[in-house]
Amino acid sequence: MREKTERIVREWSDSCDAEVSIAVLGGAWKPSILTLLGEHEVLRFGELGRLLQDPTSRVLTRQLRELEEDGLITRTVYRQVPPKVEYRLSELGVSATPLLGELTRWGTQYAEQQRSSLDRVPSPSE
Amino acid sequence: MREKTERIVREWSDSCDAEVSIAVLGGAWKPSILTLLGEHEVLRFGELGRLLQDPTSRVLTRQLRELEEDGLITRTVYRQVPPKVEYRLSELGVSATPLLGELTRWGTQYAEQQRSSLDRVPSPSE
DNA sequence: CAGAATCCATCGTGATACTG
DNA sequence: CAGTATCACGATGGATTCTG
Repeated sequence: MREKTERIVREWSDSCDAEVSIAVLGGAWKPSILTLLGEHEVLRFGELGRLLQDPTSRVLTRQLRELEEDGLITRTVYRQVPPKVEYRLSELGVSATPLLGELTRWGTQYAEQQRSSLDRVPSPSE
Repeated sequence: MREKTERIVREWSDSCDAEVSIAVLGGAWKPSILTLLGEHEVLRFGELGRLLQDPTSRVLTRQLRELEEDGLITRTVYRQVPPKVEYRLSELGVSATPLLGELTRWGTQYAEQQRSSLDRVPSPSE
């Protein structure tokens, strides 16, 4: 577990564990990464980068490491030249896919509703 | 909508709308606030503060304003002395309660599993 | 009571350049 | 190919003080 995740797991042990989920799943690219790994089973670092439309490698690396630390994905290194690293969902990661689906569903519904509001009221307060 | 939320709604319109959900629900106290409002129907500013174990009023105010901007809660001001402000879930807020439930369920399960791992391995790498 | 104003430390994201 | 190192910057959370 990441330090941040562990802190939240420890401190908020009582009510609102939703914070835990958000701490683990929240972060640029993370939902997309998990969704892609759910669809493709296994992806290499470069493949992920292309599918995500090129986040900087530093950022992608960080997101992947955090997901690994939190136990959602596994990282397999093939010691060869050029290097090859494969990522896939762990059991824990698989267990999160229904939740990701719900997040996506509600987010989509929310976005559509808000977009239609934007259309009806182009400039909010004039 | 908040500017941040709107940006995400616009830019990520295609895949991963899970980011939208996280943008709206994520943030210190927000899941707790929504859960409490779901349970109590209506709460005043001070009541929320006490139930949340006293975040600073500045932070609580910000979280509430953001939730209001994003359309999840409503704010009712009674112009009287001393002032009285009531918060409750909007329809959109109510629509998010099942999702919050899922977030809480997965978070709880995750936290329990990680805690038991912590017990089995007190110091991770020695 | 329900905040607003000010200030500050930290974090997350990203750009850029370099490497085994 | 799959990173690491360094730097910069805005956003976020919070402490403190003040107010209609």
